[in-house]
Amino acid sequence: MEDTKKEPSKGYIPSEIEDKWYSFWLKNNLFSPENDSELPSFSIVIPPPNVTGTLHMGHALNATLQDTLCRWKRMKGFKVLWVPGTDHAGIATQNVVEKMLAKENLTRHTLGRDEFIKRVWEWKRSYGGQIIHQLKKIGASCDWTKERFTLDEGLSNAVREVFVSLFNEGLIYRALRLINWCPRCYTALSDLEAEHEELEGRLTYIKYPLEDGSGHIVVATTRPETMLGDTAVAVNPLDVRYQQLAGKRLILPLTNRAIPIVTDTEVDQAFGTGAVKVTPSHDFNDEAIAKRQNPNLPFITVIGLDGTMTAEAGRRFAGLDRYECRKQVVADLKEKGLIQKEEKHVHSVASCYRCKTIIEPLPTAQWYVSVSSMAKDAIDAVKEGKIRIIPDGWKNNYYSWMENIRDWCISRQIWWGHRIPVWYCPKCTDDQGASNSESIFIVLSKKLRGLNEGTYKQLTEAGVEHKDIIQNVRSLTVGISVKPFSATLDPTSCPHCGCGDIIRDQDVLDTWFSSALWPFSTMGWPDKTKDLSEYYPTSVLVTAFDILFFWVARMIMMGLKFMKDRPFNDVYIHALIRDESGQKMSKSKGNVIDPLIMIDEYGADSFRFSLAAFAAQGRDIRFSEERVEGYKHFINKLWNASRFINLNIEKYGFDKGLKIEEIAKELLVTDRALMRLPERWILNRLSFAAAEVNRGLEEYRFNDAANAVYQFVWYEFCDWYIELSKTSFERSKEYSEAALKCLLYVLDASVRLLHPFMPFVTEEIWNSYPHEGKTIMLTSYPDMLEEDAQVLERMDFVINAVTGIRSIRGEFNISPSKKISALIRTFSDAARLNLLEHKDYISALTRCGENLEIGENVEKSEGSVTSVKTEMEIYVPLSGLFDIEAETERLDKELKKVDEAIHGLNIKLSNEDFIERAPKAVVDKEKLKYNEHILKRERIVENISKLKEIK
RNA sequence: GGGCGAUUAGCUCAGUGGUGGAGCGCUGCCUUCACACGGCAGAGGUCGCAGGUUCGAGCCCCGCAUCGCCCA
Repeated sequence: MEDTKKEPSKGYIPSEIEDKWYSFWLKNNLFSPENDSELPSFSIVIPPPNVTGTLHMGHALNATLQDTLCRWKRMKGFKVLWVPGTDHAGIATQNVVEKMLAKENLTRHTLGRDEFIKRVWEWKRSYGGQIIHQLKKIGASCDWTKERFTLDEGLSNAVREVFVSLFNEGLIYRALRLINWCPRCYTALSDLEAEHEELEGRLTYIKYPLEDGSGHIVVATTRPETMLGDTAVAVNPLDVRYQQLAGKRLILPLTNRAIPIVTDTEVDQAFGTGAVKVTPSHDFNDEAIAKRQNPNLPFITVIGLDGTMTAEAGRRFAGLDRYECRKQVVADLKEKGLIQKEEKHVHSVASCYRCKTIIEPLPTAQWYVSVSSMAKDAIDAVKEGKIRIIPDGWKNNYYSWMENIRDWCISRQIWWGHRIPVWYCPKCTDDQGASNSESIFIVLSKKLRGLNEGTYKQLTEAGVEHKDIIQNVRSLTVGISVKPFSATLDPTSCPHCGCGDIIRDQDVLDTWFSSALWPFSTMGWPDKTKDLSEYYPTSVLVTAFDILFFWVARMIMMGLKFMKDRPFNDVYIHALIRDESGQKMSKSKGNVIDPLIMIDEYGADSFRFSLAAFAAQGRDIRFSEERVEGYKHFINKLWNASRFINLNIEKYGFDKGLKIEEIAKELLVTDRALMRLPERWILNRLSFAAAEVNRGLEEYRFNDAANAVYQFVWYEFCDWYIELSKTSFERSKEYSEAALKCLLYVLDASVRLLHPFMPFVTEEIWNSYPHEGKTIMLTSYPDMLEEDAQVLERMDFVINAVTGIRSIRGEFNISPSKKISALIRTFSDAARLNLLEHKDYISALTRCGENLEIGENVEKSEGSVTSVKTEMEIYVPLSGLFDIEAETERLDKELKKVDEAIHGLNIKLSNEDFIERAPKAVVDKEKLKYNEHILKRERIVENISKLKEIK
């Protein structure tokens, strides 16, 4: 705090204050909760960004909202824990490191598994987690002492515990079925990781000749190359076109295999010709058809894991890339005259969410989590209101996904991640009595005893030792009949036969598996920690809707299952940030806005405030840099208001050592009698604003909260109160002191209100005047103090008088520096008394000087412009400038306005149904308005007729 | 194909049954002793279209159109 007493600069310069205060907060350990306190707890776990990631707009919004909540709750008297961290992003990280290795002409296979993992950790240490530093730039008040990583030892223990427990319960199982395979990442993906996109492709109609030579059937396909793996053609049993053909056989062109015509009720008669080719190995629908047939249709896999054609595709095609093969197949069929036609066709294509490569459905053995029972509990938790989803509209999305959820494929054929804690014993036999050693197939990373690959049996019989096999596995394929076993601690022998030659599964778990445990694994589970008892369930999860299924739903399932309690009370789902024209920001479109550049240019505070102000509940936010600039202007306004107040304390002030807390007490208690109407008014408005801000934050309506404080500070505090207060400075020492105390009091409350939104500049301003405590972070948050409707009504007279006179000035283009005189004729005692009492304010704000006359009998002089208000009329004599025509026109316009209002009210009030059925308060209000307008109208008419007399 | 959302000022968007708001932009006046990153005053709307419920609809209901998203 050394240099805070320095004269504040004339304009607000964010770069001069931000880093300074962040270091100060860190140094004083202000982000960690005091654990032994009795305070109620408030906790959030950050949605862990990828360790490979850098901060983008979505993270910035996400972190800003969480930080706003955390800072607000701290000031509200909660002990707040905000847990930060990153996830290991299996595929993404592995891709990054493999790319680096490629530059050294290395692959992970040449390095070997252990060495490769070492290299990834090295990469993580030097480049990973940049995003953590970037979060600090935006002011995130995370408890950095609690930072976690999904591959930490503790979190890995949690993953292991959960896996083994689900495995033992039979909820984790291994199965051979079609999965989404990415040939580039060389791994299986979950359903969610396959992104579907509508693309224009081509529908090719192929003739399949009947075996008996009686003709052919035409099938339509978007993937001609898969015909090599067809094992049937299916038709709908109700389709009259094909009824007599069912059961016959076809000769599959190019392969000359005979395949049956089968029936299946799911076949869409309207698609193509109504006859569909069935390729069980390469299409999910076809797999289902094949499995519905009795006996099941055979699976012929013609495309391999690398996306090239297998030997089963036939010698002509084997080794070709799947898309090359497509061309070749079509060319060959054309040559044989078997292509009936080709047409354009829009269809859905799935691609890898990491690398965009088109996915190949392939039959492989993978690990799955059976989710149906957990999903049911997760649905109930939301239905019963144990977990609130905000905004409410997302509930339906959540339900419909949960209700249609399929088992979750969790195994990935990569190395970076939590290795699946499952082992196989080659010495045991399966249920059929066959030796496992024949069902375990190993591709070696280097030649051993002259062999590149082989079954375990083949390798051992050739003399390869078990430990050499284990050390040189490139890939492991274990038959589905081999029984796996799992354990929390690495086993050294087979629990069934006791032999030590066991082989561990090579796969790792889906990163989202560990993310699903985040709310409790970060707090030390499976140990029973103090953090868990204090902070679980967490208070709220703040996230974007794009990971509602990936992450939120899975956390709910895992939390309920293993903690026996929901992971969070509320889920607040914020919008996605798009660019100004509504496009998703992406590197390839070049429309990415870097949050760090925004911070450099406008300051973290302006940027944060903008994000909060943008965060209306909805689907997306169009980011506008202009608005950020606008909010920087707002901070500049606040900055200058504080400068003004400090300068005047210097000039007119009371004891400069007086702390804000003492000032508050004096103002609100001792000096109350010295407060005039504007002081009472601004305290009322402050109170109202504080209530609005609190309500906004309470309901996650960040934009309402930001807006309420913006409106108050600029339009009420700066535009009205500060201007009004200036007249008090010269009045008397007591009154000027009361006004100055009020200014400082409201400034202090304003910066405290603003602190959760703009932590840096508020800390800086707060430190510009004496106070107790060392940081604004530990002050209390303002809330509703007092409400006095009378004060607001009285102030309305003053405001109406001032704006009335100013309007005349404005409309007649009278320079603000030019002194004018004004007369106000009042039509009620309240108006007269209030205006007379505050004549000094009115005169100062309208620059009338001594030439302001107020009373019920003031006479309008000729050549005066008139403004007719409720309970008063304002006359401004404009000797030289007065234009009778213009004035008549002006009043006619006023008359028209009033007439329109009266007309509308008249219709309403003459409607008997309205009088009878509308609430009494509404009817009374309308009647009152009607009467006021009638009175106003009379006076306008009177003024117009006077003008006519002059003419 | 199923579901969800959007359509409000020139632009970007709030809006909770009781005569429609904000920011930016626009027009006029003003370097006024915190701030020109400012002040004061103004202009600008058939709330996508069509029907219904209601005393009363931007808001609730039905349909349509356009755009977007999610799921299959």
